[in-house]
Amino acid sequence: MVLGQPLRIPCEDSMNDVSKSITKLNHKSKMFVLRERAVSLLPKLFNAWRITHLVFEKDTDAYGRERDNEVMALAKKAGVEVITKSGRTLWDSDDVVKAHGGKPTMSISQLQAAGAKLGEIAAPIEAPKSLPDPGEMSLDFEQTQPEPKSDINEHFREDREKTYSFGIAGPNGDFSVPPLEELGMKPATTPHRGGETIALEMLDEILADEEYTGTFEKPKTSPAAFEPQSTCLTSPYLHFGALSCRYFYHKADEVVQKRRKAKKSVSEPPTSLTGQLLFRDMYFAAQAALGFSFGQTYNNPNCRFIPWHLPSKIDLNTKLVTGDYEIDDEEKEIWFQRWAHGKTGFPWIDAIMRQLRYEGWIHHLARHSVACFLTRGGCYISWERGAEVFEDLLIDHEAASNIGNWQWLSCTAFFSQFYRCYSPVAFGKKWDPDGGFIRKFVPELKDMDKKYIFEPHKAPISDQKKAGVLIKGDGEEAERNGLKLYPMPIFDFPTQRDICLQGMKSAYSVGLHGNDQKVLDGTWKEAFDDNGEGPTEGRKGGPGGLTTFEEADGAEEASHGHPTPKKGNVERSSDSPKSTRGRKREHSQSTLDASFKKKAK
DNA sequence: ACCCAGGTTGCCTCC
DNA sequence: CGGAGGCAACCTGGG
Ligand SMILES: Cc1cc2nc3c(=O)[nH]c(=O)nc-3n(C[C@H](O)[C@H](O)[C@H](O)COP(=O)(O)OP(=O)(O)OC[C@H]3O[C@@H](n4cnc5c(N)ncnc54)[C@H](O)[C@@H]3O)c2cc1C
Repeated sequence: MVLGQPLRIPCEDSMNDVSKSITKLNHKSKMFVLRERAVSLLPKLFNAWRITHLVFEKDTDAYGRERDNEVMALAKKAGVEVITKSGRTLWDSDDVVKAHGGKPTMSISQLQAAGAKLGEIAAPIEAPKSLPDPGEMSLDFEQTQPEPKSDINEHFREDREKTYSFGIAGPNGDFSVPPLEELGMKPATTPHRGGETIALEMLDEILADEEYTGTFEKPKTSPAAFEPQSTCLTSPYLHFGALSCRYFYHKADEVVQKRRKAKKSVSEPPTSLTGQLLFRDMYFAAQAALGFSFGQTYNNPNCRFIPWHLPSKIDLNTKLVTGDYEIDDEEKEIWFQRWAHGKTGFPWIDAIMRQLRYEGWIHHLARHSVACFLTRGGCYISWERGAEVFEDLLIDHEAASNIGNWQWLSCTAFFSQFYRCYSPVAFGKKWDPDGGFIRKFVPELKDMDKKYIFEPHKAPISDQKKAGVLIKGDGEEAERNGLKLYPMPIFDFPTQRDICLQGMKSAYSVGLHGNDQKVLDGTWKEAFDDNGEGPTEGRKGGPGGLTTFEEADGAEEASHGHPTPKKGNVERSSDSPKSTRGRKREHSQSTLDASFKKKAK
């Protein structure tokens, strides 16, 4: 294998597990990991190892497609035959798009209709029963070093050059799976472990509970449940390829059919388990249809234009986001940072964001709560900022699902009922009436009376002291005079919800999309009331929601990128979701590939 | 053209 | 405490 995968614990586990499975079939073999970017390494390898065939799984992520096209061209040049397999989704996403008239699938019924045209979902391919010997692996060529300063995962790496310092075959010269430390990643805090063995065990346990599997209704599962969670937690395994979605689908469907025959109750898509996998395919197909533009507002025909705060900067040459954003209002940057670090002063939101940061997985409805809160139902900050934080923190990060769901929650695509707005108080109370989830992830509040735990700033000082905590400040200070501190809320929610609702209403009536001329040329501002929510003042703005065209192309240096460069009082810590230059929204995180600057075309 | 039902997962008040 | 209906009102698809 050529190293180019996200590098969290579940990834390392997945690689070790697959390596063991290979060795079981042939004791001379294992997973051989080469420390270099595919595009620079493979041409050298084709030669040195006299390679005749290259086999890999098709990837419809825009970034993956670009890389794979490059690799295929190099293989062709070297006379190497390429074989690709499509098994990441239920149906091949390009086939789904074709069956849907070349358009992105925007609802489950559209996906189902396209799927019906394509026929049965293929059965998963059996694991091999034997494997050939690995052959000779000479290293008679130079390792190409990464260019400095382009690693999107910089803030998770302690020593980003380390990976390469041991040479292509790693520290022991044996091509073994690199542990996180070799890659310079900080030790992982997640309790979730990866690998096919665990994935199959987990799935077996789920399937053995036929009532759970057969009557699963997603909206009825609790976002506050932990150890164990209320849903399958299969998403990281599906992402890393440790579990086949087709295997999962057919196995779950078998249980449903069996219950049907026995006249027992069953659930139906979209709420059923198989329905969940259909959503996954829907987002993959939408992404396959739109490519890079799927991951951003600008130039995306499918994404509604809303004048969000903290809009993405645009490279006008490539029409892609640069990875940096404009701070149109310093207060919104502070809200964003406090959201990202679980210090909003809304315990339900903070508990979720801290579970995300610490464990890397949160329940679907928890994702709804915090995504709605950041965008249309609280801060009115661009969904693209939220998607970037999720990309950094999720162990199940999947570009198509992450982007698509952020659009759903922000009512920019897939979903439009913006008047259905989650409350950070009421929604939490519904699922966690005693506050157990909050006590677990916001331990400052663990002794707070349940009467106040969702709005602790409303607790009388005497109750706060009884619980050993003072509600005060902005979350920077953790303790004072032996009492823990928990921040005041960043804003009054009912007020902010109304502001957002008004903003959404007017943005919907303006009715612009990411590829409309007005969004491309900045005249979108004319269509918005100066006093409306978001950076709407004036008649001429920048591309895609920026306030100005100046410095919009992302090629310049970082320090003077903001039109209002007042210093905020939120320090960007090393693991803050700081933005990075020259990065496309849609590619898998933490890849070694990404640590090389792409050649200018 | 128009109406109407449906859309995985809202909140609040009233009975 | 649980369910129904109001709230204000989005879009798509079918008839
Ligand atoms: C803002 C936001 C961001 C998200 N980002 C991601 C992401 O980066 N990666 C990701 O896999 N999912 C993402 N999701 C979708 C969903 O929340 C997770 O897939 C789900 O919570 C994973 O938990 P599970 O495996 O227990 O799901 P289950 O409910 O057990 O579902 C089974 C499988 O179906 C798939 N699935 C379920 N719901 C969705 C969905 N809405 N969209 C796509 N696939 C789904 C997952 O692969 C999941 O493992 C996001 C949702 C939101 C609202």
